[in-house]
Amino acid sequence: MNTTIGWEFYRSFLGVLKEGSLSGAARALGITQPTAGRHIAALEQALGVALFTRSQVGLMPTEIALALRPYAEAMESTAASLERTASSHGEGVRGVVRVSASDVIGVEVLPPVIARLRDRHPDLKVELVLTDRIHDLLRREADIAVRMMRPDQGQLVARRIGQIELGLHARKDYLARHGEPRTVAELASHSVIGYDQPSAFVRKTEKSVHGFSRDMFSLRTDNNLAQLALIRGGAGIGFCQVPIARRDDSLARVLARKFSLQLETWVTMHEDLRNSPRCRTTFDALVEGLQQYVA
Amino acid sequence: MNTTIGWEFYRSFLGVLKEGSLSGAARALGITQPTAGRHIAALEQALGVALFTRSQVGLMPTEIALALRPYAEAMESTAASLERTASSHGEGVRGVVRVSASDVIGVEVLPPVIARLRDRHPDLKVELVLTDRIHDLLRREADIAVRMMRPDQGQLVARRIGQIELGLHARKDYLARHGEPRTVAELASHSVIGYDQPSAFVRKTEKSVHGFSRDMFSLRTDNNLAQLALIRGGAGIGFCQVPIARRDDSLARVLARKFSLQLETWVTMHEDLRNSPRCRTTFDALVEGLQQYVA
DNA sequence: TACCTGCTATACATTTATGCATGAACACGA
DNA sequence: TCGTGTTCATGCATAAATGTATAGCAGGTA
Repeated sequence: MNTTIGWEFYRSFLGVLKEGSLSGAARALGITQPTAGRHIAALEQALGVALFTRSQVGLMPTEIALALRPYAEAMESTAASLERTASSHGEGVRGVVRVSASDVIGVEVLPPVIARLRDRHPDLKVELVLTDRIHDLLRREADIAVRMMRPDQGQLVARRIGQIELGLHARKDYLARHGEPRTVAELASHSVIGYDQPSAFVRKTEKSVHGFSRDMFSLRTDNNLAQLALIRGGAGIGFCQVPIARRDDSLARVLARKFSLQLETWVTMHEDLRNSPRCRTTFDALVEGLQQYVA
Repeated sequence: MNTTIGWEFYRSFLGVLKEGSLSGAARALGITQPTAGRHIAALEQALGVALFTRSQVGLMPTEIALALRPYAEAMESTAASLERTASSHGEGVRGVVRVSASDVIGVEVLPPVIARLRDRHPDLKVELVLTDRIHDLLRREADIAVRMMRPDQGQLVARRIGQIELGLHARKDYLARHGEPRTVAELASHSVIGYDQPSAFVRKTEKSVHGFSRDMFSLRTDNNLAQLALIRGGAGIGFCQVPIARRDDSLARVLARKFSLQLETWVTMHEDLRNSPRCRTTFDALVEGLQQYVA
């Protein structure tokens, strides 16, 4: 049961998976290429499986290596999480807290919230992970997450913020030049900014708004920040969060009655962290800041 | 962000926490005491916190060390889980699968199920973890768990087996000697086998059965197997699973109408393991075996 | 073709970590 | 009170892991 495989090997293994080569992993991990190679060789022997097929251009992971990757990643996030916990030792709110949020929230909403938080607690360091992927709190990839859906898992402390409304917007001068669409059908003659890959969002909208389809998008990107920037740049009509648009006088809402989607917003945290001052304080600050944003 | 703390140190750290001393950890890990000491010293310096207070009788963990322990344990179970996954590589059902269950189920019900499973798949090794503690599948402490409650967490493959009935039983010769109780009140003059620490089970029973209280227990143990053994040994009247008692002609049920508790039984597995032959096969075998047991 | 840049693999020197032996401090029991 | 069995800490020799340097191969580019 108590095997003797060094945990260091798993680090190198993960490094090679991430970088695609022994040399790259060595650079990333601060070791040398022969050492990385030896680690992989030792791990392969210990596990009794071939993890990579070697070539002169790098190392190709085998099927097994890909299957093992999530475990190595879990170990990595756990180690990082351990270090964050250790960093918070001492009086008051201090250490490193890791917050996950969508890119739009992270760029448009959180900065002042975090600034105020850091103002009050200078010893607190904040790591911001901006991704739409549901960062699994249970796997310790982040301490706190701002999510656009109700958390379905137990073991989480969750606070509902409310609903953020999503609507179609455009620059006023764009509308002045191209006219303002009064019906869904009229959208077809406009530059509509939307998603590239068909997403859950698109499917939901297609169901709720009659006459709407993905084909209407003439400017397509999956990057929400780029969509927002395109709207602000006057490139066309696109979706953005209503509270964000309201802050900008040059933006106007379009077809408000037809297009209105509500995003359930939650702040979540692993319940183990409830008694950690750094996480508790950050959690409360995020809840407060987001509530103000929604209101 | 990419820190440079060696993962090996966390192993030694966990070893010292488990064993309570450098020497003990060294023995357990197959290293020497000076090495273990150096690992702890290096880790303390790297984290910048004191993990243990040294003494000649061993090392006392500090508060921080205790807070960090769950993380180290998570890394350990993840590493073990990785090795199990690697062990299953190859054709057919092979490798190591780790099953968690309560001690009673593990001792009374699973052996023939596992025997049949291993008969069909000789390359499959089975680790049986018998504990009442909810082994967290999400933390990879086991691959598959037999639980007596509905799983509340997502990300799990769960199959409901049905309800296992729990009732009062005693040996027939005990009842012949002491008489069979006809009412709850009459139990007071009997040797009732029950729990030492007040458990959720007791509270539930006290609510559902009028006149019942923990004070009635004159033989107390928290070990379910010991309770079962006491019943079989004719020491008194106690709770056990009805299907188990039915297999034994010398046992009789007591106050069947008054005392009947249903245990929701589920077999659960992490959804990532659904496509792993060793886990899938074991899961199916457990479901089948338990369904037969319940029926 | 020749050259550059990336990669892996190997041979050898060196640093690093480990093990061994020992000493000192404490707890427990005769 | 004195031995016995723990423990942790330290100095030193050794083994083990690492780094350095180099060779060899593949792919792209002038």
